[in-house]
Amino acid sequence: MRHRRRTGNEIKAALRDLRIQLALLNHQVGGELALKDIDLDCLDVLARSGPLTPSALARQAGLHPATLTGILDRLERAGWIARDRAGADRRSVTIRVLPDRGMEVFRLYQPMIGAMDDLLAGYSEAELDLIATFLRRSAEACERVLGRSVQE
Amino acid sequence: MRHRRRTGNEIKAALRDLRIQLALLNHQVGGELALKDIDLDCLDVLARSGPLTPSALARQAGLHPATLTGILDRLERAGWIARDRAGADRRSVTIRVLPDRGMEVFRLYQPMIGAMDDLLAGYSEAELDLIATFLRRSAEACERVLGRSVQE
DNA sequence: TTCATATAGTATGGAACTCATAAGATATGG
DNA sequence: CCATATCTTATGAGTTCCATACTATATGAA
Repeated sequence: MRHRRRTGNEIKAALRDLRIQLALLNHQVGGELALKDIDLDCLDVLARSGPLTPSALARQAGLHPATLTGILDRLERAGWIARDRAGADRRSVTIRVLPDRGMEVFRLYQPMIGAMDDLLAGYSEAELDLIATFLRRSAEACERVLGRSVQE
Repeated sequence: MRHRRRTGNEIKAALRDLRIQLALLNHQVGGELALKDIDLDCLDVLARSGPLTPSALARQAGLHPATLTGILDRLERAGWIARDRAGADRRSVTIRVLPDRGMEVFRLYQPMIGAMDDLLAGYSEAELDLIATFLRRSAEACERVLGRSVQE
């Protein structure tokens, strides 16, 4: 059981380390695009969770609504997103990522994607499934923890 | 082979997601400690990579040296770190995390640590080893990618 | 309907932050 | 001994974040 515990702690330490490394990668990519870290984060969320309203994005990113206005202003000015006012509720705005520049980001992440592909090539399909499931569950666990303590 | 590729992409997507969730967790913990995200990051690096000079920390965190002065001022004022001027080179300063408050941080991360323990309890020792190795390798891959493109 | 209240997004102003530059202090090499 | 390099920090300009207030729209009750 001692080995179990030790490996568990190693996993948590590795996660902390990985988080920092990925944050640095983002910082660097953001630098090349002249984007703040937070701006790139928002863009990432928007790219994956589809079009969102500013309020929804603010909740997901843990930001003040007024802060988001500034972020969206920057992203809009630089041509990354568009504000659509076409919904039923005319107060609301939906933020949409413009498709053109998606490739630009992809290109900058390419070295890391390639490195991951090399790494993954050494695993069997069963092992890949195990890893994918673990990562998904970890993210969900984190989300649950966040959700729980936000409600207090 | 199609399944391989798909699982690989799921792993990368899950990593992106996990990064954001962990960043949010950090943001929240930092909020309770009245610390900026970046300050907590620096504290994390210091806690793990031992005492460092400001220059070394700036390199590891991808920050401007002058920016670090401000960060260290905040951390010192709030009693998180100490600046030691005892080294052989009297220009240099080594930053040391004060031990007292380590527990305070640990307590705030406890919900997430507990959630991870629950998650890990469902895996065999062999599986845990596999996961730990994968995470370590991923962090190393990221580090390599960063190191490479910094040199350009 | 009409009015009160709630919600979505944004403008404004103050405080704080980041960063480039420069300065001060110390080390190193010729 | 002097020139140069390195480590850290002070300074100032420009920017950002956020609390508050405001406009516009929606919702619900009388």
